[in-house]
Amino acid sequence: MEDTLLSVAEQLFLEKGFDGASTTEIAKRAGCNQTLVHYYFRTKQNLFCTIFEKKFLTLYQGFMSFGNMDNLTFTDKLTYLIETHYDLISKDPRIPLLITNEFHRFPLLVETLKQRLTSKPTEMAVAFERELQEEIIKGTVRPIELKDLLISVVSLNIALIFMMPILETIYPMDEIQKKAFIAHRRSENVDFVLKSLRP
Amino acid sequence: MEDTLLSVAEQLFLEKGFDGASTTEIAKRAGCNQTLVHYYFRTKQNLFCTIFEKKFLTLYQGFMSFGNMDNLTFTDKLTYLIETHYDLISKDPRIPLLITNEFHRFPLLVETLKQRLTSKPTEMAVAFERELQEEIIKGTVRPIELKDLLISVVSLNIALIFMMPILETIYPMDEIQKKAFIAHRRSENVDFVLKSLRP
Amino acid sequence: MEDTLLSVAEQLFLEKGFDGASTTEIAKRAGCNQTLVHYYFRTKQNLFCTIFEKKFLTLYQGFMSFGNMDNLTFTDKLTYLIETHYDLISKDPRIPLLITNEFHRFPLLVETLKQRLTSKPTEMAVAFERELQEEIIKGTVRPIELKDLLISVVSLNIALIFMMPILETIYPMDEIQKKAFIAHRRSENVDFVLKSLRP
Amino acid sequence: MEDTLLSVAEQLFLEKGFDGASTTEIAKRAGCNQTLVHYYFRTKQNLFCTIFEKKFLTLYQGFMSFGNMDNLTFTDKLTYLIETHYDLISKDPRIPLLITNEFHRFPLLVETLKQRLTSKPTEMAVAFERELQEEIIKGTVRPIELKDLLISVVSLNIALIFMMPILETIYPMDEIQKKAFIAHRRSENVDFVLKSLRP
DNA sequence: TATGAATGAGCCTTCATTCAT
DNA sequence: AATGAATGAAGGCTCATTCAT
Repeated sequence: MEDTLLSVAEQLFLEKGFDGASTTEIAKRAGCNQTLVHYYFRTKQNLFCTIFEKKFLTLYQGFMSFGNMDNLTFTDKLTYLIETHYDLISKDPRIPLLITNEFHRFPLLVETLKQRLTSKPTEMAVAFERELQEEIIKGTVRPIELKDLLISVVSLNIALIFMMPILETIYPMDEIQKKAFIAHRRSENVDFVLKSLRP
Repeated sequence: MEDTLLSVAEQLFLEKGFDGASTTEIAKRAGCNQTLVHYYFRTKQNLFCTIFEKKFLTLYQGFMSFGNMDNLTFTDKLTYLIETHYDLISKDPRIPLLITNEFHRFPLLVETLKQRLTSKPTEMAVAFERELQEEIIKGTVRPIELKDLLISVVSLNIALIFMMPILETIYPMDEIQKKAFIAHRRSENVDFVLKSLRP
Repeated sequence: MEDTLLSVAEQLFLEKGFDGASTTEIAKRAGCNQTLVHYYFRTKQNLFCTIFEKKFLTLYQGFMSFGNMDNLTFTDKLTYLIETHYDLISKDPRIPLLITNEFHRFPLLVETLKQRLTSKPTEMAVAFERELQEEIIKGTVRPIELKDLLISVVSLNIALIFMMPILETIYPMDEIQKKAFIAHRRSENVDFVLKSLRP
Repeated sequence: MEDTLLSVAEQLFLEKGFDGASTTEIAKRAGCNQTLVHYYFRTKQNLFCTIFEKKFLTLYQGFMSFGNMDNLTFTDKLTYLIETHYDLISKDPRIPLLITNEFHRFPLLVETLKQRLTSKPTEMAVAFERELQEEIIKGTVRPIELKDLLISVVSLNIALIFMMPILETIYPMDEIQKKAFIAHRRSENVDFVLKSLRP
């Protein structure tokens, strides 16, 4: 039942955010007594943080796991990285949306996450950075900071899900068109980045 | 007092969103009786929509007002456009955040906005599109759809404000560093786009 | 405008009763500022009492105006009386309904009405009473108190409008059937009373 | 406490109707927190309907349970029926008043009741109808439709409670006089009906 | 582990009313 | 005669939370 509650709560928080979701509805959807939510998680905030932390770390690790296929060219690696990020976000856009919206809410949670994050520059990131420098030195890639590159990549990928509802209003699309558009932007982003990195 | 309420409500909605802001607090901050909120705006939703619509249109028009300085080169025009957008967003990042989060909430409002939007491809957009095509034909810019270009520009600009709280957690910054970082990303985005458009 | 308010208020009170009607809606329907209601009538209760008193007295006088056609037989007079009462009630059943429901509400109003009522046994009532006694003595009508006769008559007539909504639920009727039913009950009541008065 | 609330609510609804009764006052009288009312019944309307339905059906069944004493004459049966109805109404006149006033309010409730009602012409009603026909054929009762007879009976009985407050204003009575009057009208109604049914 | 009872705080909203203009 | 501004009271309802069982 604890797991049922967790997954039900996750869905509800993704649907309606922290304010919009109520323990009452969580319990109703889980088919149990309302107080059980508090029995397991003590407070709504607690329940939320549990879920938020999990989701955040999953996403963050997904972002930080740079393709480890060693026999690829740098270009292919970068392509793979962009596409992986894009797919990660597209899979359930509500997750990055929730993170973005509620991140600031519980300073304590932020503190907790901070410690988990800063301690992990990760081996792969270091490797990727080194490769980037090599390419720059070789002259196959224009000079650019890894950090800036990553921010640009993530920006291009993630911004779409924020703008999607508005884009749909301006350019109404049916489901098929929407899927096509999302696929198009995926390759467009790859292209845009690669073109920008030309020396 | 109606104006006071409007501006107080605007601030509160920006701070806490629709759910988080209460008419009670709006009234308290405006220093008046709570019912006055309803006297002027009848419902919270009404008040919200009024504010939202104004903010949305201001931002949208800001986005759509492509620099009209005719004697600039295309590159300068694009630069100016990117920087203008960036500044527009940075001025109060909570506005695009609010729009993104609450856009879906009131279908009626969306409908209203839809009609205002679709009717406005605007002269300047057309002019800009034409210039882009000319540059492509001249060979000074690689082939790209205007729509894709704009989405990429907006993505690069807007994503930063969504990611900022998280970035600040990963790389703690004081106010000065933050300002510097924001300024840096401004020029970085311009650079990133211009580099990508090279033929 | 005062008259407009009065008639609008009358309709609304008839529709929704004292509690259900609001000065706000009265003003809205009358197309004027809400405070005007209070400007003219000071309080909602005041407005209500004004209307109630008028309606009550009109109805009461309608009930008390026994047919004055002198050249009719007693039977015809009674028939005419019953039918007149029935029509009076049927014309706008909401009036007796309102009176019944709200009569107890404002003791002061009751007091006022009391004084107006008790002072009016009325000439015609006396005449009718005398005629009844004559008929009883003649042996053409069975012995009965006038008061009881009147209560029975009024009961038969008035109860229908109270029961109508429930009857319509038990025996669904369209508009035509309803009218026919009401007409049928009219003659049925006359018949029922006359039959009961046989010596 | 749920039962306490139910009975307190019942009293309050009878006293003040749906609009006039507030959950706050119900709770206060029951000596509990106001939210408890909503905890048990979710909405005021819900609570009201629960009570209304019960009261309505009790009354309706009371009305429909025609005396089943087989060894009585038709006259005695009818007398018994009239007196039973009269007593049923007099016991708590506020019940039929409430039903009359609020019956129309909640269409859903009406629908529910409808289904319960129409399916119940009831054995006894059929038996009574048959007996009436037999009496008519025998010539001991004048021709009359059962439906009309019943409506007249109910009218005579029920109208009194609607008119009582007004009658009391016209003819002030103390408690004893009032009781006497009510008893008098009971036998008067029996008499009035029986006299009317003479062949 | 699970539940029913109960509560205080708060929310949005409507209402009748008053006051100054 | 008429209006806009403002208010206190109250209403129905939801919520997160606690407690006893």
